[in-house]
Amino acid sequence: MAYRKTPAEIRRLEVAREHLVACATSVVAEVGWSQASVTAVADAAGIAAGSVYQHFPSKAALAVEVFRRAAGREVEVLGEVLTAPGDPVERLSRGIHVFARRALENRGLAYALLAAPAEPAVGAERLDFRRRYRALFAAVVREGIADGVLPEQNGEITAAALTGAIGEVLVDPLGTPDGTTTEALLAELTAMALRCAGAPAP
Amino acid sequence: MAYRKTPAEIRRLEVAREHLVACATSVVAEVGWSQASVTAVADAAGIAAGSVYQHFPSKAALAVEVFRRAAGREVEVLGEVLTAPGDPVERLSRGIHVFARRALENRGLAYALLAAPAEPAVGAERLDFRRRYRALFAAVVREGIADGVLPEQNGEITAAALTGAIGEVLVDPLGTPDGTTTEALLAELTAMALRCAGAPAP
DNA sequence: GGAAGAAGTGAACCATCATTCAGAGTTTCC
DNA sequence: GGAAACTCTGAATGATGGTTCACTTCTTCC
Repeated sequence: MAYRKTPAEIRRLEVAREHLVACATSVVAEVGWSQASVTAVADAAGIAAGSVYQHFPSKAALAVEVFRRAAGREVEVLGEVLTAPGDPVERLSRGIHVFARRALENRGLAYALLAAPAEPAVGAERLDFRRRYRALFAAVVREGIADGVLPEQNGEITAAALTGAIGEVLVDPLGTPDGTTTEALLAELTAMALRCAGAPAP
Repeated sequence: MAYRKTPAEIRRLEVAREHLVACATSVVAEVGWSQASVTAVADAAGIAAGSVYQHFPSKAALAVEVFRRAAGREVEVLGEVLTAPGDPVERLSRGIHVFARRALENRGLAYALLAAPAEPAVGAERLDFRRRYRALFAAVVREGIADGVLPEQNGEITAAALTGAIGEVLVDPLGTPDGTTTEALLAELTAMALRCAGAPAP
């Protein structure tokens, strides 16, 4: 027994790993998955390319971790808003607002999570992510139907439409063009979402 | 002057090129852009890899051609339906139906056009393609507003939502799950689209 | 028939990265 | 201090896949 990791050393490694994940996330948000080479990520984190493999068995594993962290945060935030107590329509409205606002505030990341070209492993995660998003929206829509404040409909389809719609609006240069402010865009998006779910006009 | 392409020879080359584009389209629809290597495409067309370069200067150029052809057909068909004479709401309904039905009938191709990971050159084409789709839907929505059959709204956002929604529904295994038939799915999609645009319930 | 020129072939070439590894530098503990 | 065990480095390795090119095969036209 001549060497055993001391708690401080374990901590140092954990911190290094966190730092790597954080830097990788930034790189992905900035240049997308396809441009985020191991070298680029390692450079951003200030370590050698080879050192990445001390923390992750492969580039794909790192990419999946980056995706899961970021996507997990988003799902969590949206989940809290959508499952809060209160009127389903009101919650839906807030949920769209939060979803879209967060995406607009970190567009690069939103694009990476929702649509950017990525390796298959990330693509699989993305399907799961979208499914979770959909499930959250669908649950609220179904509640609205049960409460009689939304018309009869297939909640899954409406939910898919909502995620698709927001994604589409964010993906290409439509977000903040000529005159439209972020607030106006958010208001329009929310209005569209409520119509889409069949909520009566205010 | 010892050699000059005879009309028949020119025709033969054109046919070969068409055949190559057609085969490439099939390969892309089946396995996606990322798996459609030059070799795979050449094999499908029954020619050698090197021969591809007699018709296109690069793989990217061939990919762009494949995309443009397929996307162009879709835009054309949708355009015809949406700009036909008649009630805007009715046209919108038909447009969604046609868009979605065609996508469902050739899901691989729809996925390739709308969402599948692809090289940057194709990505740029895709943005353009989506923009054209949006413009078509947006025009009808604006007409509906002008006619007083749709409520005031940002037509671009509604249009983006419609394309995003259909894309989302098609992309992952939600299209034809357990019990849902294609017809039921189309009906639900259309209903959702009309609600989204704010058309009064039938 | 045969010379000139084009199309077609497919193995070799080359660029790009992810991944590995031998060696240098650190940390632990006697 | 020093041996053992670990982390870190970055150049070498290897795989993938687009592109090239010397060569063969086919067309044209005298």
